[in-house]
Parts: sequence; C-alpha cells; structure tokens
Amino acid sequence: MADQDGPAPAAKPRRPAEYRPGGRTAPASQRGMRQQNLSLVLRTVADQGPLSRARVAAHTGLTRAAVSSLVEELRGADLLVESGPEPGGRVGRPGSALAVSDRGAAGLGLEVGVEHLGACVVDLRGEARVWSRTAAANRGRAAAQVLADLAAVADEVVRQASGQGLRPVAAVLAVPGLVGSAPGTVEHAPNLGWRHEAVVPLWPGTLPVEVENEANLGALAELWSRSVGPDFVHVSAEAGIGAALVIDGRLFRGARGFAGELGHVPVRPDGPPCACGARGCLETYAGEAAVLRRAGLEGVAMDPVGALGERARAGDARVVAALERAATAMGTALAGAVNLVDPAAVVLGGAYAELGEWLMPGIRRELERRVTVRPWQADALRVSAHGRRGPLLGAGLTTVRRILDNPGRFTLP
Amino acid sequence: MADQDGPAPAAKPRRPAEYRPGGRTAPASQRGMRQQNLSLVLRTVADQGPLSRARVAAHTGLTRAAVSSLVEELRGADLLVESGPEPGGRVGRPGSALAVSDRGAAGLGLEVGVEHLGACVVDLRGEARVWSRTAAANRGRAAAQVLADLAAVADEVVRQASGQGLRPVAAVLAVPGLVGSAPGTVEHAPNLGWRHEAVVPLWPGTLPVEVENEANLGALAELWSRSVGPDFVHVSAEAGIGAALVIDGRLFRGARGFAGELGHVPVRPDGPPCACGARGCLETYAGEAAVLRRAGLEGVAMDPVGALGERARAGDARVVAALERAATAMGTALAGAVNLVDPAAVVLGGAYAELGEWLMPGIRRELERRVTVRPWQADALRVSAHGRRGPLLGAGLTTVRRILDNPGRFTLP
DNA sequence: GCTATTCGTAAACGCGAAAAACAAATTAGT
DNA sequence: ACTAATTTGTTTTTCGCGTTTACGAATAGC
Repeated sequence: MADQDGPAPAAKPRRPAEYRPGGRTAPASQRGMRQQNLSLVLRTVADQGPLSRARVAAHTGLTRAAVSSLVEELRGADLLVESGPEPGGRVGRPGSALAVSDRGAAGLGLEVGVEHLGACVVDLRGEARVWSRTAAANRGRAAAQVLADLAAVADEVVRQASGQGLRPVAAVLAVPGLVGSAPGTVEHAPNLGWRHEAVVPLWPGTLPVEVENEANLGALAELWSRSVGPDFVHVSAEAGIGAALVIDGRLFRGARGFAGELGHVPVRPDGPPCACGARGCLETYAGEAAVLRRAGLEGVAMDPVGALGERARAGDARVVAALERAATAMGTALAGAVNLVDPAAVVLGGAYAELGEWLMPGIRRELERRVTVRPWQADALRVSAHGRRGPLLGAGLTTVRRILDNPGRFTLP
Repeated sequence: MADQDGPAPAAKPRRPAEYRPGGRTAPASQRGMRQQNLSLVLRTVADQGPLSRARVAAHTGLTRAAVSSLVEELRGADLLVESGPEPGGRVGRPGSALAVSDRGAAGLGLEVGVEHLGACVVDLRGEARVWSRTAAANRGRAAAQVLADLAAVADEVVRQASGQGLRPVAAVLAVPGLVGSAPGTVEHAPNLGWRHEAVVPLWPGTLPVEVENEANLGALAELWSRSVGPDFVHVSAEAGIGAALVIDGRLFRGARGFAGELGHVPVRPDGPPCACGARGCLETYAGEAAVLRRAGLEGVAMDPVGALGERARAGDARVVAALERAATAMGTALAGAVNLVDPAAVVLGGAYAELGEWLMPGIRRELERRVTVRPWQADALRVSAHGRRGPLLGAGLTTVRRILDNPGRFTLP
C-alpha cells in the first residue's frame, strides 16, 4: 500500500545481534500492550516535536485508528494537548498538531549539597519551570534537620509551580554520596557526615520521594536533555571522583550498584597511599583534596573548586600545574575506562566542569595517546551542558521520564 | 483466590529503579504478545526443569488455559515434548511433565583457531551432542581455504547430528579477532593474518552463518551454562587480552562494538612501549608475547600456553616468575575494571584458564588490595568452567538461545 | 466548481488472553 | 469400596485491543 509519504519508519541502526538470555519474567498481556503503546505514542510526540496523529502513526507503525484511541486516553489524562490545525503547505486535510502538555503532572527535583539546598519543578516537556537554590551549611548537621529545611524550600517551589498549573507527582532527591541498594537509604555521604541514613522515612513532605546519587542524576540530565548521545561516560568530582556509565540510554549501576568508582582506579600501582588502603588511586592525584594541597589552597573551605578556577584564571602557575597533573592522571584512568567500555563520548560534569579549560587539554592528550585500537575523535571529550545544575535537573527529569515511560499509571485512575 | 499452593510467582529481586529513556521503537501488537509468551513458556520449561502446565502457569503468571494453548503450539513445532504423567506424591490429578525437546532444531557451532578447526551441534537443552576438533595450520592461509576445510568438518558433524534426529537451523562461527560492526566481517585477526575479511559470503555451506569474537562467545558459554551469575567480567587471552563484560545477562559490546579491550588498559603510565603506540598497557606485561619472552620460551610456536603450563608444573622458576609478574599486572588492570563496572564475579577463561594455578594468587592479591570501597569476596575470582572449549560451545549455544528467545519463528512456518 | 489527497473517526473483524465452567485423575477419609 | 476434596487440563464464553475497511471532513490544484 505504502500510503505514507514520509521517510520509512527510520529502521534504527540496531545493534548487530542482541544476546538476551534471561529476558522478562512478566507475561505479556493485553493490558501491558496498551500501556506500552500509550508510552510509545507519548514518547514519540515528546521526542519528535509537535506531530499530527497520522505522523505519529507513521513513526510508530501503529494504525491511525489505534493512535486516535491512544491519544484520546492521553488527552483525557492531560498528558497530551491538541494545539490546533497544522499549517498546511501540503495537499489534503491538515492534521491537528499534538504536543506534550506543559501543565498537569510534573516532577519535583530536590538536592542536598554540602553548602546549599535546591529544588525545582520540571514539566512534561523537560523544562525546569521553577528553580530554587539557597545557601545552607549542611556539613555535619543531622539528616532530619537538613530535610526539614529542604521541605520548606520544596513547599515554596511547589506553591509557585501550582500557580502555573503544574502538579508534581513524585520527588527525587540528589545527594552527594553512595546510595545503597536498600531503597531510600544513603550508605555513606562523607561530605555531609551521613552514614546509613534511611532518608525516605525522614522526609516530612507528602509526595513520594526517592534518593539517588547526584553524579548519576547529572549524567541522566545530560542524557535526557539530549546534549549527548545514548552512550557516554560522565565524570564528576564531588564526593570522590565518580564516573556514571550510560550505555544504550540506560544508567549502568553494576551488579551491586557500585559501578563507576573511577576514583579508585589505579593510575600508578605504587603511587601515593590512598584513604581506601590501596596505592596510586586516581583520587590521590585528581581528588579535590589532592589538587588543593598541590595548588597550595588547602585552607579554603567555601567553594574550593570555584577558588581553583579563579586562581587559574588569574594565571597562578602553581594552580595551573596542579590541574595539569590532575588532568594527566584523569586522562590515564579514563583511557582505561574507554578501552573497557567503548563509550561514544566522555563528558566532564559536576564541579570540575568549570575547570574544563585547564583540565581538558591534559585529559585529551592522554586519551589520544592511549586509546588507539579503535576510532576515537578528540571532540568525543566534552564539558557538561549543565554543570552544577545537572544533578537537580536530573532529579526533576527522573520523574518526568517515569511518566513518559509509563503513562498508564496516570490515565485510568 | 490463591488457588496455587506453590511459592508466590517469585517476584525476582528487581533492580531498584530502572531508568529507560529510549525504549523500543516497535509497537506492541497481539502477534508480538503471542510470540513473547511462547518464548516465556519455553524458557520457563528450559530453566526450571520438567514442569507441568499448571506449574508453568504459576511460574509465569499466565492462566492455565493460555499455557495449554501455547504449549500446544510449541509441541507442534517439536520444541517441547510431553514426557508423561508426573509421579504424584500430592493430592489431585497429576500433571503431565513438559520438557524441552532433545531432537529437532539445534545450533551449529563453528570455530577457526590458529592451530585447529572445530565444530559442534548443541541441542535445545544446551547439551553438546556432537563435538569435533581437528588440528590445522591456519596461520596465514587464505580465509576461503580455511572456510572450505571447516565446511568439510561441519558437514561431517551435521551428518552425525542428523543421525540423532537433530537439525541445525543456523551456524555461528567463533574467530580469534575483532568482528566489525558490518555483519559477518572480521576486521582484524592478527594471529590468522585476516584483515577486513567478509567471511559470510565465503562460507560454502547452506546454513545461515554469523561471525563472532571467540572471547565473547566463551563468556556467553559461561553465562548460558549457568556456571556463573548474570553479571561478570570474563578475561580471555588469545589474540591480545580481552575482557567480555556480561551485565544483567547481556553481553556488553560498547557504543561501537569495541568494548572489553582490557589489553590496552594502562598499568604503568610510563611502562614499556606497546604495539598500539602507548606505554605500559597490560599487554606489555601479560600478553602472550611478553610472558613468553620473560619466561625464555620465545621460540615455541605450537601451543605456547600449553608449554608455559608444563614448565610451570615442572617448577621452572623463570616461568613461574614471569607468570607472577603477568598476574600482578592483570590484577591491577582488573581492579580498575572492577571498580568501574562492579561485576559480581571475574572469570578467567580462554587459554589462560589453564594457567589459573599460577595466575590466580597474584590477581587475587591485587584485587583484594585495590577493590576496597565495595563488598568483594575472594571467591568472586574464578576459572572458567569450560576453558578452551568455551568459544565453540558458546557458538552452538548462541543459536539455541535465539530459538528459545523467539520460538515464533519456528512454529507457524 | 470538481477531483485528488490526506486526516480523523467509526463499525466490523480477528486474535489472544482471562474468566468461568467442566471433565479427568488422583488422595484422604470413612 | 465408596464418597468428598483437590488438582490438572481442556472447553466455552467474555472482554480488550489493534487492524481492516469504510466514510465524512478539510485542504490544494485544476
């Protein structure tokens, strides 16, 4: 028949042969089918901009009739809106443009930093509509206290959002520390002084809340805001040096959730002793403490990374040399990571993103030197598009992606 | 109702929160639902041993009626067989045990090594029913010649299999080299002297054939024969030192298919120069050539790894020292990999598996020293269950898993 | 105006799993 | 030995959902 004039359904460059042994355990049901197609339609509209029903049908492979039915359900839940007839330069009846709603369900992002609290509300289109960041001295304070303060900030943000017709349905909290496999608990956040804190029960708000490591969320923000493709390594130095691995559009957590400990990859087997007990870990060269000591800025307490940037900009040779040394070590460790994982890009995020000007050349040099048996372009090393805002944005976006991935939860009930 | 007395549907220990942004592109259809459930039933029987229809229903969550219908279709395709009434110690009508067929569709595994050719036929139960390994000097021979020889071996194996009622439906060829993203081409197999060889068109047999790196297949053999869990790193030294990463039951190939180049992970940034142009790569310490040189066995052409094992067993101090040095370097590089990827186990496979007795202590020591910020048990380092037989077994199993994952291809047509 | 084309919807259809009902085969209890 | 209870496997009915087919609506080109 070929009644569609558009380009063929895009036949994504599928991976050669996908070995999937285990597979799902849940049976495929008609209900599951419907939910999957609801999500497919919603995500298609979210990804490909405003689209008519017919174009959605062409993109997804569903029939126009099926799309009509699915769209009706999504409109009823205020997830999709009809923005009127498309401007038609073409022959035939013009379609009616569909777009993801900028009202209704939304995501609440929360962040606890060492020196600040943050909250934001992200709408279904992925835009941060309300944003708040307030200074706070959280180091060493009890978790319950910190969360109470954060709840006040969150309340204000939610109030402003509801003025714009936005209704957050869930919250995600970014923390600078290791989140355990037990859901909602922070195993170890050295910079806050938290250990084995069951955060979720302490949260005074009413919205369901989830906890996640801030470096992971920063990486997800990069992914979901399309500033980078679906395969990359996101390096972030906050509490230690962490690397979030995003592979085929999925955050990679490892067998026990400890993946990405780039900070303890050996750089020189007999290098300086590390707090972890080993020698020559990357952190002993490029960790915040090591760089500050080398740069002669040990005393700085407030925003030490910002101070490094200032001094480097001012041309302080000692600081520049310290950053160069850190970059060389990071490049060596990253070369190992790239050889192992073969990402399409390496993104420098978190606080170190601001030091990219001084770190990138050294990292790039080591990567070019040590990644030779595969195609590797120099521009595959980039600086984060969001910098320090990444984790909070990622926290808000997490809930948004959940809605897009499973809209069925919001349509019928 | 709770009419099932068995344990609840097992609610697998699902990962905490799976972030899946992109997701499938294909729409969910009723046909797809059927195929998915056909696979679910077949895999359930394959994994959980002989099972009655009612038990399959309990395991999968499908109704007994649905299972009956699905089983009927699978029996018609000779994928499932009914092995008679179950011995009943329990009250009620005894069920009729279902098992995966040991006849009919099967997988043909093929292998081209530097010094041998191999072929095997694996039945749907995962058992190698026919096995053939013949010596052959393939180094430097033209690919077409080698494949012609291999086809003769394969013909004989297929003939024997058909005597047992087995009918291979597809072949997978294991090669010691890098398989490109273009399907069916070997980009570089240094030990064979192949470069940019489009192998598939050269194959004289009639069965559809696919090409895959032998280290990857060795890892998949471990996975599918359940000798290790679904998350591990499989180290294998054949052509260079490769690490196959298996994560959540899936082989991890990287953005461009080059993942797992453990051999060029830097061990000492300023170590000996490597053929790749960098310095201090793992291969300069633990590659076959480096170890042989250090051990004073440079001249050995036939099965040099076997020779290393012999001398080590005989107590040759120089050989033992060379292996110890290699082990230390491997342990250092693997520590970095474990810190990054957080696998549940590290498996030493391929030819080096036979040297495990001398390599494991050094590797284990470095791992224990350098993997400290997460739980890591010494027994997470193991030797392959299959050794050199792994790749060929994995090749045969690949087709078997394909059938189990998509039986719909074999039922209707 | 008229025709061709495209869009959105509606009705009939087909497929597949769920639900309900039923026959078959066994154990437990008397 | 006989009945009740229980479990299994099949049959029948029902329901949900995407597809097919058909039709009205809206536009461009003539």
